Amino acid sequence: MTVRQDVHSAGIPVLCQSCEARHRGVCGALDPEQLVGLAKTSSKQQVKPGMELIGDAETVDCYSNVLSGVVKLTKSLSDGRQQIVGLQFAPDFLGRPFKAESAINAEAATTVSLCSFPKAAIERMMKESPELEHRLFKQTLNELDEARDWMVTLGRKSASEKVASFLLMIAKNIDPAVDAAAESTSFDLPLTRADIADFLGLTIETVSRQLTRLRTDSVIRIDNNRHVTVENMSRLERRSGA
Amino acid sequence: MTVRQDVHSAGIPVLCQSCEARHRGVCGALDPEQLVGLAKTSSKQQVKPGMELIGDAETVDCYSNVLSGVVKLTKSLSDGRQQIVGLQFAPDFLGRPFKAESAINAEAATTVSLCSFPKAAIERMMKESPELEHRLFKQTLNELDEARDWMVTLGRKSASEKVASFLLMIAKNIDPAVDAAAESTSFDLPLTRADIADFLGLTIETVSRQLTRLRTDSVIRIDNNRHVTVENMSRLERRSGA
DNA sequence: CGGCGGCCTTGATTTCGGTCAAGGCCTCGC
DNA sequence: GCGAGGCCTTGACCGAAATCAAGGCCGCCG
Repeated sequence: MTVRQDVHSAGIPVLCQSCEARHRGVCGALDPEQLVGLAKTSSKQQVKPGMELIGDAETVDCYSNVLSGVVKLTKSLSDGRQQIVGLQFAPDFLGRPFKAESAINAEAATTVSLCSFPKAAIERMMKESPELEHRLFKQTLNELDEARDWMVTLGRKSASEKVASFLLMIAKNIDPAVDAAAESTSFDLPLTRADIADFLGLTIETVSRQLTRLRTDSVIRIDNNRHVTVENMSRLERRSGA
Repeated sequence: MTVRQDVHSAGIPVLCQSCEARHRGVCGALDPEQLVGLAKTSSKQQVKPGMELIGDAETVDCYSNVLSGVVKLTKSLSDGRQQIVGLQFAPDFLGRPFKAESAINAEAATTVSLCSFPKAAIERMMKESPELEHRLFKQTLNELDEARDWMVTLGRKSASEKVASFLLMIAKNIDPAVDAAAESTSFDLPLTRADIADFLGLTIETVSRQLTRLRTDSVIRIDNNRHVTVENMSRLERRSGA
């Protein structure tokens, strides 16, 4: 991964605090000795929205842990049509093991802080510690499940179901405690309307219209174009098409 | 995985010949001793089109290797809308490690022959042999790449691009030697029109119309509704939307 | 302040693909 | 052979979402 922004701080790497939070980070799998080794080569970075983290077909030379913020994974057709194929929240792991080139782009959707490691270090440790590979395997299986869920949304849901599903997905990722029982939640959208459209396979206008409809139907409120309050969680769920 | 058809033969398991063919099978990762252990508990089976191999939310108690034929992985919404989220060709591995329940359905699209193992046996071996886990990890990464490629098709391509992409994908999987250079290929469609529609997020009628268009434009020929001959590979590729 | 550029919303119109409906073609079993 | 059922094709029509176009809101910078 080539981080195109200057490294913000290469001081004491933060590594694992936030990783532990949701038990999906890399670091918990390592013994203290390995951690120290990794710490030496890792660096914490802060990246502004819109910065490209991994370019398509570009040689990837490091892996990262997302510490905060949201990273969007995109693919494009040659004529410019774009599709977001995944979102990574903290503490997801960023990078494609066992391949020199990435087939996708990764871009900061919000301000993102990252902890990155040289590819070689991670791969060496993966050989030594099956537990690390096991963790990454599990994350990959989760991503596969998520991708397949999303394929159903892309292929079979209407525009309004797509938008409702998107809001639910974001709510659940930002506030993991939210579930059907919750009456309401609120959160900041990590994506612009254009991003949401690219995620849902829609146009900006359609996304906007559907959000307006949810607003006029009192299912959600939106302040500042970014801050969403779900007024009626179960109504939103009903509109997401199961 | 519950195979709902009677086991065809529990004699000498075939295990690995066809797995080796494309280097994605489970078995190559095992040492001879492990292979013998696995052979004792495995069984080869033949499954007819339409048979369900893994039911949604059903307890999965075995894994399988696909030896021949095509398995479709599907997900459904509560109202019956369905989406195919993946196709497995020989020698893919079938089953979701580390989860008791499957979130998807698996169904034989063609006649399928399988070699299945008790879940417990595979998981024990995975612990003993990191090389096995490594293989499964790699297949999972491939499936993730494929799922993401397909998300672009679902979200951003037109109906005619979808159908062209589908034909190319099938051609490449059935005859791995096919590439851009090839002028033409021919193969049997492993899916019905209804399946293709569920795979592409379209209706049967739209799939049929697009196939007709490809036929009248002399890009393909179709015999018996199943046997497809691509007359002009590069023309098909151009229609697939890159 | 005022103008510019991003981002979002809204309306009018078009179009692609879905829906509804009819009919053709095979295969299989009688 | 003949009829039934499954699968596929074709046509007419309709509607959801795309496209085209205009304008609003807001933050930023001169």
